[in-house]
This record gives sequence, structure tokens and C-alpha cells, in this order.
Amino acid sequence: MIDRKTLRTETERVRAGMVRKGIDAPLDEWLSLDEEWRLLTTSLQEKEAASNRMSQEIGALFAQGKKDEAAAAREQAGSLKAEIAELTDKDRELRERLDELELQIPNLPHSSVIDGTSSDDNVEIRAWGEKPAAENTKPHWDIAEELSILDFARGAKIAGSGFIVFKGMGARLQRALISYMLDKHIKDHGYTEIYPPYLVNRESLIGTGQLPKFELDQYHMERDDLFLIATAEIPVTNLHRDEILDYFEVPKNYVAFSGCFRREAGAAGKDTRGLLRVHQFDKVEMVKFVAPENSYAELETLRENAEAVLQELGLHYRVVDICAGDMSFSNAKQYDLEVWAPGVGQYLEISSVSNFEDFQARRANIRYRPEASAKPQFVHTLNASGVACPRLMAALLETYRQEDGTVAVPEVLQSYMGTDLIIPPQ
RNA sequence: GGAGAGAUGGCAGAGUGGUCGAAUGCGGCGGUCUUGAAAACCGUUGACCAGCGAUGGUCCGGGGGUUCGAAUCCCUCUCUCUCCGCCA
Repeated sequence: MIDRKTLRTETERVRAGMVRKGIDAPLDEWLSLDEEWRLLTTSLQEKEAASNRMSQEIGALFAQGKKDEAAAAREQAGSLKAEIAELTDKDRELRERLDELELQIPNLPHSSVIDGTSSDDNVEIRAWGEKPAAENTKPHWDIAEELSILDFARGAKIAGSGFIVFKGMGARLQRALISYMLDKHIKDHGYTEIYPPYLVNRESLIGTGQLPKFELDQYHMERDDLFLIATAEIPVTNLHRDEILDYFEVPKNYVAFSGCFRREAGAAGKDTRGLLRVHQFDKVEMVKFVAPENSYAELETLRENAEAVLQELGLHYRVVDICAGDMSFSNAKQYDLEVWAPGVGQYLEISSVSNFEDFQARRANIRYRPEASAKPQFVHTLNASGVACPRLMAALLETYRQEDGTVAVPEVLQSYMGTDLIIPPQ
């Protein structure tokens, strides 16, 4: 959510931000209803004040034993009460509508965000490493078949397309990647590990911005009105929903492994082969709760933490500055990390590094005290994948496939894998 | 799933219809004392909304109701705890 005062007083800046993001939101309707509500609430408050005064007087009259006067006053109060009831209903109606509209207004892009309308306008900031030679490699789905480590057909049989079975060294590689990444962020980068619930309630999804706008993208358990998480960002950010953190608790840095579940409702037929786009995948996610003045420095740290994984795995990747039109609804600033997959000849988005500023914190009501007895204020939240497993595995298999069909295991994974080589079955 | 108990400020914990936004303790902040600190003592200390402000309003798990008036009575939902049942 954007601060109401900002919506009122800096309307044109808000409008400009919406235009840059290419998102049409009901700002004008919000503004006019807000004005109506403020007028109404003022007169309601006056009536409530009068009613409060009257009730006190009645109480005093009773205390003095003036029964008749009290009874007369009571009748007067009755008519006030009806007026208040009517105004209260209207007040609530307006407020509900305002909340509804407010939740549809996107976060504004930070001033450093470049203009653009689609991913074509994103700008590569820099690349790390060299593109590996492509002669010994092939798409990871072919490598996986040679090695017998992924089973797409059986995944489809037991759940549907986009659900993958990992087998043998494939399953072990997945587990190795998860453990390695968690350990890296815990030991080297100082994050606290969280293992969150995979099902969350509506409030949580509103807090991080998936609802109300993106309900159709979520898997929903109707009977219990619970949602499968699309990312650990959702439960981890909501850890501190409706809380006031103490000054010494901020910054908080969490890292969480979780399964992620996405319907990919609008992406049918896109990147359907192999591991490129699946309904269920594993991911290690970092989430930060920080003081507002530090959030842009923290964004860079977060990006470096995510990059460290790719560097240690020796994978070529690039850092992309996301343009306003390609950014997500809740974001103020976003970098993507894209890893090179030589077998499919594509850069694959493997991490989104985002600063939400106070947008999520307002929705989820996450505040902190800057000093011991200072007034609470909203934190800034950030998150980054650190990183997503399937595409990482795809890039890894394609990068490290050798001429003889084996896949070399990067050094940092060898102790987790128990081997330095993945060999095709005899 | 069944039965019972409970949910109050940062924390603990009083308060069962009328100055209760809420006693008290702890914690926090400021001060006195002290070379300094601790202890002791004194003071202070919830959040949100409307308003330029004075001020006013709302909030005692959420929602609804009764009443001139609700933390307090009623209904309902959620959560926590105890016991029973079922179960990985």
C-alpha cells in the first residue's frame, strides 16, 4: 500500500508512477471517495462526541438520584443514536470500498528505475564469467534422460504436466543444492534459517501483495480457504505481520527453503519443456526487514549474496536492471539474475532481487521502533531468491556436461553429493 | 472430531454495566543521588484515524448484537491451553 497522505498530496507523482509501471489503478475513484469519507467521518465524530457527553451526564444524574431528569435525557440520546447508526453504516461502507481500491494501487518505481514497457527494455548491468562452450552440451532434458535423473512422463502421470520426478542422483543433486545454498547464506552471509508452512491464509497473501489482484495465479484449498505458497517470501515476510519490532531487532535477515507452487495461469505453452517452467519447484529465499534509510544499500548486499551462489558454482550469469514496465506490482526496484544455460542457449531468470520499500510493510502492518521509545514506523522489506532450484539444475547440467556424457560436480557441491561426477547408468 | 478453560498495553497481570485507554509489577525513557555505575527514590511511558491547530474519535483476539452507556452482558468466528477420541 502507498501512504494515504501521499495519495492525497502527491497525486501526480503517484499517477506518473502508475503510468511508468503500465498499471491502471482506480486512483481517481479512491480520491473522490476519500474526500467523501473524510467529510463524513468528521460529522460522525461530532455526533459521537455529543453522544459520549450525554451518556456521561446521564450517568452523573443517576448517581445523584435524579431519576426523572435522567429518563428525559435518555430519550434525547435515543434519537442521536439513530443518526450515529446511519452515519456509521455509511462510514463502514466507504471505508471498505476505499480499502478495496487502495489494495489495487501498485507500488511506485524508485527514481533509479529505468523507463520501459516490457522485458525488452531491461538493461544488462554486467555479466559474470564466460559463456561456456556449447559443443559438448545439449538441453538438460536430454542430459537428464541420459543420466536417468529426471522423469517427466511419470511426473505428468501422477500429477500432471509441470510436475517433475527427481530420481537417483537427480534427487540427490536437488538436495545438495538446497543444503549448499542454505549453508552458504547461514554461515557466510549471517541469515537465520526459517522453515515455513506451505499453506497460508488470505491475510498473508494480502500482506505480500498476491491478493487481491492475483488470486487466479495461486493454488487454493477451497475447503479451508488456504493457499499454497508461490514462494517462501509469503510466509517469511508475514512472520512479523501486525508486529512492532524493537530497534535492536532490525535488520532481520532470514533465509528459507520451501517448495513453491504456481499455477502459471497466464503462461500456458511457454517454456514448457524440461525444468524451465514448472508448477512445483524448490527454492531458497532470502528476506530482509530493514530500516528505511538502509534499504537500498541492503538491496545491493542481497544481490551480492544471491550472486555468490552462482559464482561459487562457476555458472555464467548476468545482472539485469528491470525497467518500470516489467516490474512486479509490489516492487519499487528489481534486479534479476539470469543464469546462462548453454544447452538451450538461453539466459534463465533464476533470482529476482527486490526492494518493496514500505509497500508490503503497510499492507502487513510491520513496524519497528528506530530507538527505544520512539514512535513505530514501517520497515522496508526486501527479498531475493538465493536461488531457484530447477533452472539452476538445468544450467548446471548443461554447463558441466562433458564429452563422455558425464556431468562434473562443482567443488562446493561435492561433499553434499558424495561424488565429483554424475555418471550415466551402465 | 467431542468436553472444558482462556485471549486485556513491549511483557506479566488486575478489572463483571457509568471519568477504564484501562490498577499494579517488570521493562523503556528522563531526573535526583554518585567520581562513574549499580541500588534507591521521583517523574514519565500504548496504537491508529480526522483536523493547520485547539481538539475530537476509534481500539481490551476478529465480527455482530443488547444498552442512553460495554473490557465487563448475549451471539458468532479465530486462536491458545487441558482432557478424551482418531492419526503420520
